[in-house]
Amino acid sequence: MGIQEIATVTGLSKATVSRALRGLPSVAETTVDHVRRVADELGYVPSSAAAGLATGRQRAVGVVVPVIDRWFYAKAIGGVDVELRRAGYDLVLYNLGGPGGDRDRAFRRSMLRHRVDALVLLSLVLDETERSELELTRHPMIVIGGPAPGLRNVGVDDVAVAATAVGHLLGLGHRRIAYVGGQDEAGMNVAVPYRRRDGFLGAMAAAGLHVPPSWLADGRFSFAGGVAAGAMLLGGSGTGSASVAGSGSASGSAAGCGSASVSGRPTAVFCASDEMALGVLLAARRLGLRVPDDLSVIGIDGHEYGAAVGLTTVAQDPEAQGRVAARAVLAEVDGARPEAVPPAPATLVVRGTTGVPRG
Amino acid sequence: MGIQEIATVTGLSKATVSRALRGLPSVAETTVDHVRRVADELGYVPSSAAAGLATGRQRAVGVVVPVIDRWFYAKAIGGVDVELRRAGYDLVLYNLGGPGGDRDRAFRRSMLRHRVDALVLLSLVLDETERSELELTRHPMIVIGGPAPGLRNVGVDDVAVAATAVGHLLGLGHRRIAYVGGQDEAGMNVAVPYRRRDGFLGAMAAAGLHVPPSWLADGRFSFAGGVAAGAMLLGGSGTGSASVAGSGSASGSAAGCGSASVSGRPTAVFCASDEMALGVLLAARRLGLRVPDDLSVIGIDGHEYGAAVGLTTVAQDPEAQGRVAARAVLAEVDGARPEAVPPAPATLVVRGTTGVPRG
DNA sequence: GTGAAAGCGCTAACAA
DNA sequence: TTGTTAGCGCTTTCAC
Repeated sequence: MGIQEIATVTGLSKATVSRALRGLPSVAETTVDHVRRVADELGYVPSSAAAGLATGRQRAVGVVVPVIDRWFYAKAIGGVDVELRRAGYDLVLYNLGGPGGDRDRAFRRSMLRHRVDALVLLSLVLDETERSELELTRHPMIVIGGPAPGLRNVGVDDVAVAATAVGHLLGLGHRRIAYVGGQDEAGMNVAVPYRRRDGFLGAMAAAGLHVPPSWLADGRFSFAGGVAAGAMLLGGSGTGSASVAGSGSASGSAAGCGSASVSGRPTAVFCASDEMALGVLLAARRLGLRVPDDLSVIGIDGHEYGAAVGLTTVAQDPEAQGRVAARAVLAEVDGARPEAVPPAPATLVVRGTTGVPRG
Repeated sequence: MGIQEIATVTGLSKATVSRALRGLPSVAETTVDHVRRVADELGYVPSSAAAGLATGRQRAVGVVVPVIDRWFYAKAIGGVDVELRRAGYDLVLYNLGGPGGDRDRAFRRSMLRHRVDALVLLSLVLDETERSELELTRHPMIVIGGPAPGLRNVGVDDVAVAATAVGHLLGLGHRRIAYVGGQDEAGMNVAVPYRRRDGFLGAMAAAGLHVPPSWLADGRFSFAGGVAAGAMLLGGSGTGSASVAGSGSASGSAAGCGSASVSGRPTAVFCASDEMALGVLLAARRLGLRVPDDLSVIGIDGHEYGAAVGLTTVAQDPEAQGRVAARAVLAEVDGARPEAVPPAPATLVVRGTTGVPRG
């Protein structure tokens, strides 16, 4: 069952068998063939634990996610996985399980057990304790999606992305543009929503446009939240507020308030995620608004559903970001010293939900 | 850095330290306290590799998925994760990466490396080689979502689920019911689509109703596929066929063909997944059909988006299924002998997309 | 090009 | 209650 059997059968030593199996040089070709064949016949399977103990390398990297059932995270994990697999590494998934999942134990108990050689953190906001605890492991680390203090990060330039979206709308002639953002309780990097909102506000200000506070709605980065925010923004007689039954507490920061019709209805809505944009689209339809004639909607992400309904968006590629992150930590594991990663690309994809306003 | 340091510092033996750290009985309370304190001070972190080598237990279970970025899989993984975490096990993710991802290597190279103590397979169809290869590892195994030859499985009774959906439609007075199913190229257990279709056909036959072949459409278990299938089924002048640009080859089995209007338009569509149902809804809207007056739509799953748009569905709980599966393999790892798992619950959730036909 | 021997950090009998 | 002694299966000097 172990390397020893092969040694006995082939009449070689464990050392040579080990070398042959790993394809090291300085092993006769004939020997390699022989060993390989015998190993196959015996159904030999190396023990990663033993190898790990001996080398100190586990050939595995940990991926820490706030939750898994989100478009961005799932895609990014897929990307990380691809590169890991290619390099012969396994992927150990650490799911924090959203706001409720006791992070503490997860962090201490498992992640630090030398089970992995590096860590990829998805959209995580670490507190001081967590950071120092992780740093203590001396593992290469990188964050995907949103800046993290003291750590390398890969992701789009959120401010620029927001500016691109607003630029598209302005180019079409829109002046009355609302924003749907908010905090994502499920765990997205807190900085991201702020940066997108700031990008929006900045671009609007640069164009000399005013945005009434009630046009900054909270869509909680979810589809349902988008529906509610859209109803509030678009219906003078909206559902009342942007919060949805059973949704728990809404983050206060970017929440809209009061009636939305401060100066009539917006002609365009910029949503900080496609999921929210889809929700706004649904709300608009329920109100009988025609898109894009009565209302233009643009999102961020490049979600598949958006493509199917013709949603204009600023697309990013989380899978590619995952691949980049994986390559970066793997390189670091192999001794390369960490270099900053350039911002990930994001591209405007114009489809049917944006057009010139015909209010 | 290791157990040894603690031993030296405390003046105890490695054995006692090990016992204390693991909370075994027969260690003086004082000793335990002392050891724990010193371990903390030293920032001691156990090595799972060493422990694994010594015990033969890795305290990790592998989860094999066809792809991660699917509602069902993501939810199920989350469920597995919860139980694993609770038991102090890590989750190693093996992503087959869909149709393109060379499964072979993944299987051989990684999954069998003694890195995990058990395997949870999501909706997998294994060929003979794979099965025997996996069986060879003697790891406890279980499959989620769809029967697998020779393996325990947890999941809903797909035939019954389909019958429930059809029963709801029949109860409302529908007689002209179409079906959207098809094969899921991304990796869902091939048996599932067949069982749902058979459940549909069986229930229809039992009601003495005929289903023209053209009313069995292929929605490829995706949103876009559902849009296409809906267009074909509902529009005399549909998009032409149920295949979508860039979708690659459609599975032949359940594909609709020719004009759908064999005997007029169906008054209801039963979709084998919520994602497809959402697509059909979109197609219906594009054709100007009112739901549920002109058309009723029901799906299977309990997808969040469905809830937001008011989709009637037969909901299942993949997360719960994941938890059940995890508990089952963990028990087996702990020496319990495998018992068959009862079918997972599925419940009819009536919302706004189904109603009495008013054609 | 190959072998012998010494660990990697922990657990598990068996003693004491 | 605690210590001693062997390993777990592999890698890795250092010889040959």
